[in-house]
Amino acid sequence: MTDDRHIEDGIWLLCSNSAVRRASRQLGQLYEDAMGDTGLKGTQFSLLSQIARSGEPSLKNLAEAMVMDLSALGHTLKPLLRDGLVELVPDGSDRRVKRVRLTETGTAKQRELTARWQVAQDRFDRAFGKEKSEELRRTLAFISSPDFARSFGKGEAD
Amino acid sequence: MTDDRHIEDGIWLLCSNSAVRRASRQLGQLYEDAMGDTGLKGTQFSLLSQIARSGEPSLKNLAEAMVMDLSALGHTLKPLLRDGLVELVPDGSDRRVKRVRLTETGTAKQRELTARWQVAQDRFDRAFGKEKSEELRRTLAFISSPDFARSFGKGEAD
DNA sequence: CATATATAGTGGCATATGCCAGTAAATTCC
DNA sequence: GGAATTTACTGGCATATGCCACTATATATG
Repeated sequence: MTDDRHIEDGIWLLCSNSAVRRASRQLGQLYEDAMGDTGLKGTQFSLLSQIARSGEPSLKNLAEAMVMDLSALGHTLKPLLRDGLVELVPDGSDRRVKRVRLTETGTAKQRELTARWQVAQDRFDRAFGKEKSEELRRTLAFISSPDFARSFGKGEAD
Repeated sequence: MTDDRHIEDGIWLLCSNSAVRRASRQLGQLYEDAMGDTGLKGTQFSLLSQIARSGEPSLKNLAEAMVMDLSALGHTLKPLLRDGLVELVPDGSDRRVKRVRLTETGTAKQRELTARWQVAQDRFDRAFGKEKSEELRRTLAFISSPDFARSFGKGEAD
């Protein structure tokens, strides 16, 4: 081995941003592995699921829900549109607005993925503890909320 | 407004992977804003900092520390190499190995960024609570550890 | 109503990440 | 010692994300 340096200490113990990104890389791997080859990535599953729950959300609303940049959402949907899992439909009253809808194929795929995803989530819950797992998700949801962004921003000019 | 749908409920309350990714997008934004225009992204700062702490790590070791794919690390370092913040030096004993080193410019930049980063981190600690903040980072570090990956994998074929 | 603004999306460019298929060097195994 | 295997990296391809500039609508304003 080149270098058996212990990796105990790192910027991730000081920087919450680094810590979260690092964990998201790890979970990305673990979930992907656990879900097996579904042909879709974690983010794509999240998107399909959120679309399913939201009932034809506008791109704007979906982006907000996902805490994602609107243009990033647009880019990310491209492969899903290309593969016919989702489609964009113009809003009835506001011609600027486009709504996202799962196609039949998309709905089926989402259901199939959900079954596999449950396997991964069960493993997470078992490895981390069901209670703690729920608490963690609530914590992360709080950090992702506009409220948190607001109080974070408060430290601005005082 | 097109659609004032409440965004209380979402896949992120069920899926830890989605929850972490969503939070990482939020924190990416908040830290970026708080740090102001440094010309570098959050990940780049993390990398420079970790390199600084590691003392000329091999790409492999750095990738492991960051819980990052080796090739991904290589790609991510490209802009930093291009801009002369880091350089690759061949290992003395193993010719397969390349070590990453901060250049003088890189060291200076890292120090400058650290000052700004502290501002962002302070805001996070204030908004989230210093204690909870530390605990969260430890939790995320645990989730990012090989130990966690192992116990996660245990749910495999039993 | 005409213009000034604000809002929703799109497209281009850049970085972030991962997988897979090589390449080269080190190690293991006859 | 030489072939088989493992290890460290590189490069190509694809998705993930974000910023900015631009277009089309919708809304507010005088």
